[in-house]
Amino acid sequence: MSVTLKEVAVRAGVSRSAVSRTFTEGASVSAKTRAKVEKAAVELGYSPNALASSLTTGRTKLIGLVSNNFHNPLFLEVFDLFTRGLQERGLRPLLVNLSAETDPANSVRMLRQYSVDGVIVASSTLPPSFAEAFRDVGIPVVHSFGRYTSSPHVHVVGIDNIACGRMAAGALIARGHKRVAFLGGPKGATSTEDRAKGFLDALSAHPDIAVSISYAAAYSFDAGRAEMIRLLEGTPAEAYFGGDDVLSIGALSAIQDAGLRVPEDIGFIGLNDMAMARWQNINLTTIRQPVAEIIASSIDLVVGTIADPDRHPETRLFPCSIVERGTLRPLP
Amino acid sequence: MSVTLKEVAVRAGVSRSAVSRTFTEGASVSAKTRAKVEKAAVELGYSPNALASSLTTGRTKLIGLVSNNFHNPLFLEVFDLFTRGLQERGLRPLLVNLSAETDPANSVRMLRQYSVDGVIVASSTLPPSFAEAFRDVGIPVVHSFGRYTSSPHVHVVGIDNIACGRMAAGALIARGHKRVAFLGGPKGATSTEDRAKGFLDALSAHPDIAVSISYAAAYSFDAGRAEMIRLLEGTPAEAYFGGDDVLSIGALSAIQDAGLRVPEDIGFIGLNDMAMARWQNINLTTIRQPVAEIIASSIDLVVGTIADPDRHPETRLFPCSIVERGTLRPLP
DNA sequence: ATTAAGATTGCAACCGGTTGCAAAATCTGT
DNA sequence: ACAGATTTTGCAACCGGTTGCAATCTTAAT
Repeated sequence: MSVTLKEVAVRAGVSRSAVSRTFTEGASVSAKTRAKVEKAAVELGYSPNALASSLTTGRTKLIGLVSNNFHNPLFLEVFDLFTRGLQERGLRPLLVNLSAETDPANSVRMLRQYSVDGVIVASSTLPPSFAEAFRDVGIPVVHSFGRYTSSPHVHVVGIDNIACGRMAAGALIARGHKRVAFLGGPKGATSTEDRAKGFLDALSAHPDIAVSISYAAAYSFDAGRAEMIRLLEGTPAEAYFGGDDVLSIGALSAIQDAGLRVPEDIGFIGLNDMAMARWQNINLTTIRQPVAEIIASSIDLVVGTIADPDRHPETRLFPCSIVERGTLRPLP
Repeated sequence: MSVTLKEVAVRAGVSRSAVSRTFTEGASVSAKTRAKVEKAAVELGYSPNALASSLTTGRTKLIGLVSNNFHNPLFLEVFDLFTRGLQERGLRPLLVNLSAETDPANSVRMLRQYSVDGVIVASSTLPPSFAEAFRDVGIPVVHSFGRYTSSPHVHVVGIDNIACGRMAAGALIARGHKRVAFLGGPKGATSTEDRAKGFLDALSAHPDIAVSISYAAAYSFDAGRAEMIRLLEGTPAEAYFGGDDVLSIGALSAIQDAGLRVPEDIGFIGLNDMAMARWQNINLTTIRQPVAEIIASSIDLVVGTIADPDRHPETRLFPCSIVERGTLRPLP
């Protein structure tokens, strides 16, 4: 079927080692031998079998990219950046889609069978224990978009969700709103818990401001819309912090359908700054998450840990910033 | 580092072959031996090395998933369905992001080095020659979302873009519009060419209807918006067929900003039926592309071709349907 | 020309599995 | 209990590479 090293060796009239060495960075081969081998290789259309070599070198250059966020538009950007970033370093992403029904233990086993050099878990909704399962079997792992912990067992790269919650609260306070609310994502998600915490925390210094909290069933348009419809049956707050952009956009659609104006009647601030937030017919004021930096940093960490497996787990949090658009009234 | 077959063999007091056989479907092992081996395996935490076994079996269960559509929201659904579908069959997607700067030949070489069992090229903008490059080196390949050809060199699965163009034209004609237009994607894309062809084709039977065509720079919000802004400087058509949903949404934003009403002043029909089209604050009338069927069929084809490499290339086109929403006035 | 140092080469063993084959063990029927 | 059929088992070679080591070849210096 495909051309092997041995065939090239025969054709070039050299040993198999010589062929192997011409294709190995920094190995000792004379110019003459190299020329012969390269000639034979192109004539035969040879290209070395990466998997076979991984057997002896112990490196596959395969990186498991595990996620359960295949419905969040932000993750299209995330996949784009991860695949590009990994490719630039000569690494190959082996994608694992962790849907609700798949057994996490299964994905650990599978990635072990394929001897991935490292794993990147890209999810804000998976528990820390998931990423730790990889570390437990000796695979370097980074949890991207994960939760900060003071004594991490694995590398975590992401944003400070508590600080984001505070930042959102600050934006609403600065605008003089007296009844504010957090419309969170699913109750169990660590990201939502932390954002709620920071939000309440900042508002605890303002007893004159009424705060309420509710949770959507998921980080999704429909869930955000449904929860907002429910909220509109009562007395809605003056301004909301939405747990995520897509959820916020869903909520906004409900507000518009109710005939209310944004930001005049109800203000809204989202989180993520995904591509659609910028669309002029959405125009969502939101908190930008520095996705590119998070991803570059995650790749750095996983590569670094592959090089030095005993490297101490570290947490890297990136600062977020408010992107002013049209769903929050201007600062006074 | 990791536990090998040999260690399990020693611990279980059997030969290496015996261990190999207990982990191979349908191999001959006695219940007694199997029990001993399985016991030793769990005690040691053994899991077989898929890459090593691929060396002899010639199957890696790796499938290259190549795409250059990392900015099209539809492709989040595409990646979700592909990864899930492949996983269900015990296959692993090796993702390749073909951005503008990467050399296509490079990705062929790379996937060959990793001995992928097959390749799925998921793109409506790549030329047929790209997928053919895989077939040329003997790798089973399917071009998903590719263009129909009467004598295909590789499997093609997708929609009949010409028929879609006709369908869009039909929808506009049925509504009695007398000045219609196609706002296409990038001029070079085969999908846009075909959609334009079908559109013009259907309208050629209606000499009383004025038709015009223009092209956006890309299948993107910004490109659609920019082109629509340009069109609004002149006399716009009464109704548009947008080359794609995200482009259409961009165009709609320009129409709204110009103070025109949709569908009263300008009607719009998109193509794809991506998640956002359904959002109530977008509510785009569009032509639905049966993504799930296309993907299931693509996986079937690649699996089938792996089993029978001499299988004749075939083209599978799936019918599209109009999804009525709010951007086209009701039928009279 | 001689020699020591350095570069290049091939041998052979190994990476972690699979598999054809023949020997050994087990089962069947009588 | 025995012959014949069937199943199970281990040996050894192989998949496509890499690499330590010793032998050979170059090169530079004397």
